[in-house]
Amino acid sequence: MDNQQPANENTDQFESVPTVTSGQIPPATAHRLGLYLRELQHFHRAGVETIKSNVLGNRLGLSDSQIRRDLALFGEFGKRGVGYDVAGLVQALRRALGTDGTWNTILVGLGNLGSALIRYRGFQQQGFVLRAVFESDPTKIGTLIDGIPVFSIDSLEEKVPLLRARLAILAIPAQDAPQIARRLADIGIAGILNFAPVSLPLQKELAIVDVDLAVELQRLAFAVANWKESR
Amino acid sequence: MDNQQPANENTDQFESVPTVTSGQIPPATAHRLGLYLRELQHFHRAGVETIKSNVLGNRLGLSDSQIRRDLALFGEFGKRGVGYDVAGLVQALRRALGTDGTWNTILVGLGNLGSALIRYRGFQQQGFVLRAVFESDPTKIGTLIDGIPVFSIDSLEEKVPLLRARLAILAIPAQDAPQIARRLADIGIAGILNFAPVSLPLQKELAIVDVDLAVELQRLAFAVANWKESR
DNA sequence: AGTTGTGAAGAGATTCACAGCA
DNA sequence: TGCTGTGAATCTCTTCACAACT
Repeated sequence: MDNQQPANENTDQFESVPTVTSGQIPPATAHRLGLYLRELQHFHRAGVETIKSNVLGNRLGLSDSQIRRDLALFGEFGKRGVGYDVAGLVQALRRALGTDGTWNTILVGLGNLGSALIRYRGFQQQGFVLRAVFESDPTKIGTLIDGIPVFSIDSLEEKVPLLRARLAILAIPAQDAPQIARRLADIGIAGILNFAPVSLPLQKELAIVDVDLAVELQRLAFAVANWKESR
Repeated sequence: MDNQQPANENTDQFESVPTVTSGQIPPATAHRLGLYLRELQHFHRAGVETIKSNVLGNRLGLSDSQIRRDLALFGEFGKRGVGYDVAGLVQALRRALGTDGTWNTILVGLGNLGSALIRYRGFQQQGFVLRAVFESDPTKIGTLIDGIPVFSIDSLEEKVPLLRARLAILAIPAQDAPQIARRLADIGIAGILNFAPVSLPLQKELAIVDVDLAVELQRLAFAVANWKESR
């Protein structure tokens, strides 16, 4: 592809950032943030107050130096000779991820996967509030599922602005996905979690995270076949 | 972590590899293989015989040079001035992924997510054969769901060898996952697709691919909050 | 004319190794 | 003593740019 971004010019001429959570988090680190948060929350719930880089690293299959590099970005939660403050890190990571507040989210598609997702409580806990489901099957429209209203897919344009939803979870067949994604982009959805097994060529308009179960299984098969390492 | 691998010693003293699908595929490329295969299969089904690196790149949000670098690993499917042979690449990718044959797979957990997965036909098409489900709820044990037998979780050790299953899909609560994963490792499962929101510290014993829906949503939120790029 | 394949350059990520601090 | 924080080295990945080929 022909590149679009003009520059990488490290513009830290004056790093005016006030306190913590400094300038920029490198993509590779960003990718791991959610995992760190998850494991730290486990430790936090278990009453652990302090954690060492090599313990967290073992848990996640990462090197201790990598953990230190990453966590050093968040300021001063580490104490030499002791470890990192779990509670402080949990808070800092949520802030860095942008999940210290809440995100209004919609689900599109109420098939097998959509139905499972609507009942999954894992995200509510992390600040994602499922506001509505959109579906084309008329027998489901107008009902409430687990307290979440099911609207017609035709009412996307009407309802989404009212719900102030910024994220959408797409759990529909591949053939319908590009068209629906297009509509979501047009009404101001800022990010799509895409379960449809097709690539949505909208990377320039909004954020997309793809989760394709078949692709994940293929990655697993490859890792097994080339037994060496996985991640 | 203290490193385990002794070396990277490029041992290509004599690269005895016979024909195509040469020595080693770099991890970053390996990660993309499933996506390439998926998109190429779409094109293949649509009757497209030849595809150019920039078309595939646009579709996937990758640069044309990256596509070329990656595909060049698989031999001579590209023709200058023309593009790549879709059918040939599909075959080569399936072979490289190790999904040109079939993989016997089991599902552990028949909650919301497990129930959705059992009905998902996406993997069967890619060579993953779901042989059985294991579950602890006695009201479900002994039934058939979508033609797949549901066994007691207690019979894992007995049944898995008979089924010759090498892959397991883990869709159970976080609290149970480490213990079940341990048992799967002990009975020779070679890879786990882990949906439980917890890290399984077995990276050294088998291949693990984690899919944590909350973590994926967090990645999405981060990408939106730091609007720049996603992957 | 048009697109691949690939050296070389550039950017980014990880690990090493140890100084610095509690 | 023990662990973090971090320069420097290393390794890996991506992009550039153009020769090679159809």
